[in-house]
Amino acid sequence: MPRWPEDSRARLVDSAVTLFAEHGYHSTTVDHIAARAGVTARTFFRHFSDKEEVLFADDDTVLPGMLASIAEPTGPVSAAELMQRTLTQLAEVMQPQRSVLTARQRIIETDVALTGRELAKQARWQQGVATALIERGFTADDAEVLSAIGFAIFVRALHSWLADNNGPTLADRVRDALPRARTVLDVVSSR
Amino acid sequence: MPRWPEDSRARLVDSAVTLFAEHGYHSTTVDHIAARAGVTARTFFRHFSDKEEVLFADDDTVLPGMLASIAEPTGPVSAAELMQRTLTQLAEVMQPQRSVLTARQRIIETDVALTGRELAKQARWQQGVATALIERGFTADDAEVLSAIGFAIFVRALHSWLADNNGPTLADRVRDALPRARTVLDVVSSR
DNA sequence: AGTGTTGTGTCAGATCATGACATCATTTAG
DNA sequence: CTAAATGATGTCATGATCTGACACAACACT
Repeated sequence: MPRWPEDSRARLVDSAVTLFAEHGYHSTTVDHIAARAGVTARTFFRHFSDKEEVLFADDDTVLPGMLASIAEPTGPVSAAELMQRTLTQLAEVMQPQRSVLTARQRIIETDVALTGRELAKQARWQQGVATALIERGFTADDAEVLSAIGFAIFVRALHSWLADNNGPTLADRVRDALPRARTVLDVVSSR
Repeated sequence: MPRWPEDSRARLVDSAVTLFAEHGYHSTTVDHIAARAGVTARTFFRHFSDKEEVLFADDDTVLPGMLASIAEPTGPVSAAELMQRTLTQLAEVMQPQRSVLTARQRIIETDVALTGRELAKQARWQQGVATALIERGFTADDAEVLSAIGFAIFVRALHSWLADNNGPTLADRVRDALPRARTVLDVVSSR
């Protein structure tokens, strides 16, 4: 019999997302979130470094999978194939979370600081992937350019998937995105 | 004879950058900045919506120039040429600011929130450029992909320029970046 | 001279965030 | 089987960020 109800952290995340969606990010105070989760504000800040972080708590669990999907394959394989692999893996992790991701995205878009934190997170992923590619022997330049382009393209696919309920799956969109990027550059560079 | 010393805003920016560089972003309070500029904290918040904004005050003056450099050219011109034009224009605006930009970048890198705000700003630019391209008749898809790739590449060039004092100019790096991006995609897609 | 506008000061207050210390069920050591 | 260590929480105090309301003095226009 634990002294306190368990999973305070999970209840805090849940309360936060609900209240943000219901009353907006600014109007929701940390006290509100904590009260709804049955704890004090001090406890909120023990679990999350700040009010924003409650929306990004699970982000760091994603990167290891991406890095693994780059490190795993044995034998010679192109950087583009590895990039494709990583992004597809990311797409498959995100796919089942669609409804949560949509709600989260709606909240994030209401606030510049949240948008920024989201982008900063993507930048860390991008850097991590580039480093993993470099460790597989590709040049820093190729790795970084490819990672930058890959994520730029992925984010576009993600947003179109979140906006369009009925089109192709995220994984499908991502699969097509990288080859299409090359096509676009081909076309635009041709005169 | 004005009632107060003029240019409070400029003095606030100057004080802020100096103090951030000297004592770090977190350790510097708005009161410190205001005191050094000879005003009160309340005045600081009249000029800047929050403590971060003092580092990004001039950002919105840049976009109009970029949009103009896309809208200006008459006659048929490829999207890639327009992208090249815009980024080169941006590079030329930034080039004389090198020392300020370096100091600013050093500060931004010390704080996730600042990094995020910087990225959010870039995202706004990217969206603005994409819109301008669309208005010139290119498809939304091509415009957005090209803008995304263009800025991803530009940021890489910018960072390498800031890190390397003695190499090529920013404009030169930018000029080479887009064609090189295509080369990288060619190489990585070829096997 | 009168009126409006502008930039600032002062003050009160809400919210965010952190440090220090206390509490108490669970776990572990002796 | 007791006693100490542990861990998640609460309470309190405090500093920092940000906003609203009101006041005031100089300037600008008529």
